Amino acid sequence: MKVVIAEKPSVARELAKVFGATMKKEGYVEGKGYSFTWAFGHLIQLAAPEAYGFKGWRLENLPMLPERFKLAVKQNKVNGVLKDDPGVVKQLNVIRKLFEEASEIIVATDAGREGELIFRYIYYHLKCKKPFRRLWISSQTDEAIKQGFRNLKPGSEYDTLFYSAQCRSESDWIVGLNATQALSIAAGNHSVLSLGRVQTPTLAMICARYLENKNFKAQIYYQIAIWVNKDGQLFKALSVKNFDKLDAAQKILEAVKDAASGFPQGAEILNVDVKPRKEQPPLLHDLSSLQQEANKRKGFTADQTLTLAQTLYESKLITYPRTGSRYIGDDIFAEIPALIANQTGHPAFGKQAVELLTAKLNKRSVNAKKVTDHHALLPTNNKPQFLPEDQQVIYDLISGRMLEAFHHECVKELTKISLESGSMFVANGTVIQSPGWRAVFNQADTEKEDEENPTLPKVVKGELLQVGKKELLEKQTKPKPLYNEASLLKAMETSGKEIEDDELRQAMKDTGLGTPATRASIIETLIKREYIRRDKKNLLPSEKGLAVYDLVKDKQIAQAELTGLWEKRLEEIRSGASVQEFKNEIREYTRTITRELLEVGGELNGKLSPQEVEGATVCPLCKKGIIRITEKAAGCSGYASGCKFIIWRTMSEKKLTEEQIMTLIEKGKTDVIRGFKSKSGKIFDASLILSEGRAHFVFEPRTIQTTE
DNA sequence: GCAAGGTC
Repeated sequence: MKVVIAEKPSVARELAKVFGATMKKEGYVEGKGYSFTWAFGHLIQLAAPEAYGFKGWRLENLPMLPERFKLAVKQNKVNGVLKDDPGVVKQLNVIRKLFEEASEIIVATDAGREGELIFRYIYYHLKCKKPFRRLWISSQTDEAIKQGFRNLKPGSEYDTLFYSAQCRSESDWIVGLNATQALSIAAGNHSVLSLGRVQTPTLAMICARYLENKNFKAQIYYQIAIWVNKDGQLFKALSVKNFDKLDAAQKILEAVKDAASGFPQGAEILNVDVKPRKEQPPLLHDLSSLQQEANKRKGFTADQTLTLAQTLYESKLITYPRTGSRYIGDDIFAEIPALIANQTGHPAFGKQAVELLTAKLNKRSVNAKKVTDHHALLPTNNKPQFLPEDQQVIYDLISGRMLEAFHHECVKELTKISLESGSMFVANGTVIQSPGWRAVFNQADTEKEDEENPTLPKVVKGELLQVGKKELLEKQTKPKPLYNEASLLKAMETSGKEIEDDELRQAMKDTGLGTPATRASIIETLIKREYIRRDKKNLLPSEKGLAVYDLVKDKQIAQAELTGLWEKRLEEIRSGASVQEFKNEIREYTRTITRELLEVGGELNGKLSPQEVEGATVCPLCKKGIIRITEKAAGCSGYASGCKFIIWRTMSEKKLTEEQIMTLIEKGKTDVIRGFKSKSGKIFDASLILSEGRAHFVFEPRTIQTTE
């Protein structure tokens, strides 16, 4: 019997269907001499430092550089304790049994670096010796699957791909864990100060933008606006020049020949320029663009959108969500008319679907060469019945985008009127002549400048018109906006380089930060570490985040280019370059960064440890004299009374009343504080106790193990 | 108590 192993259940079931295998077993499908089983992503991962004897977070362990990495079953936290994930163990047992019975293994994990790693880690962890061949397909249509199985490759052809994957995995472990422990220990072990190839450059982008925004000095400039009257319709024109100086602007204002100054026809039309502009529809969604759109329109976080999309996928309403491609191949294109027909009953854009049924479809999103592991997001053939509101939002964004992507271009007419009234003025207007794809969501073009007139009256060159009103406008130059989740995701795709053009950005994805599947969790990690917080839609760094940024901003680990550099080397390894050389370099770099962080990390000690800031007042609970403490960087403060502490933890910088504090405590928005340093220099850990329905924190002395 | 990667 042959065993086919896929990366995830949906793919295994699809393959089984094509073969006509129908016997559903626990963890696999059987039939026609094949067993189709699956993983759930990475079931096996690199073992934690403890497996190599590195116990605790101790200076003398650093740098941790295992000679040979060990593999371990993926673990989960149950009540704060790490345990092998029971679901994973169960599936691994299924795979083990099938591998033992197999005459041959067919590797059908996703066609990419991580797909290869997922299989090999399982194969080596199980110490399996059976021969294997590789299925390599980029589309899951029946024809592509059949063709792929007729053309199975020897497993060894992908050895170098595995080496590059293994290097990626081990390098992230070595650099990330060592840097994290080094900085945390050096800073006094008050909290986890994590660093990593992806999260640290991401943090750096947020901090740099925040500082740039905060330190931005707005320049004031002036512009003159006039309102010109054409047969009773007023339109606005702006001075061609901006003025830094008020008096220069004032002179221009005075020179305007408006009616009040005694000019009945003080504006002369010098030129009228009318240009058509065609606007291509947007590409289909990949996960990142979906997350950006959902954030912009509905304020969903990247993580929420991913979870909702995963649910829709499990309900078989949309295709695989964690895709990085915004294209489909010709095989899928053939199914598009049926998918469009499926949307004709939609309350918002059903009419557009009807229209598209008879139209020639736009093929901008069709390009098989740009389909990687997975194609762009599409709705499936199944019609949703009653979806919860938030799922419906995501479903509509995906199906609406499909209608947009295959729609005609939007045709606009741009009009530019140049005129003279003492000096030169210009009026701009845009009229949509044929909305095309814009009819689907029928939303205003948000990019449009507010200076524009929606429509301009018809005027001709040489015409003389009246200036009804004139005004001096005071304007300010604006800083680059703070990052929100949408703009951050976009920036991560291109490592911070700002590229508006969708297709160009697509081309740069290989060197972006993180992957579609991981970006949401990277943002969540930064929030969990209290490096950043959400403030309405914006992402703001905390003092802790800024302090870490300040310490590492000039180091390689904070540069987005590090990923690009690794990717280049990993690609060379895939083509046969030396693995050892890269591994040696990574080890050397780890020694350097560990040493550097241990040297400078102490600077954070004072900044991040709790400090006594105020004298005595009265504890709201025990009525004893208390002192106020604050851990500024974490946005954490509280009250101390003898050995009892009540603390609240909030990222908010505003002052809270005692009543508000008690409400927070009752709602459970409190957290344990670690490593509080008293005036006498003793270090305490806090533990939570509940009494009379209220939370108290008892601080207990501890001995730290960080500085031996 | 750590990374980044994949997925339910």
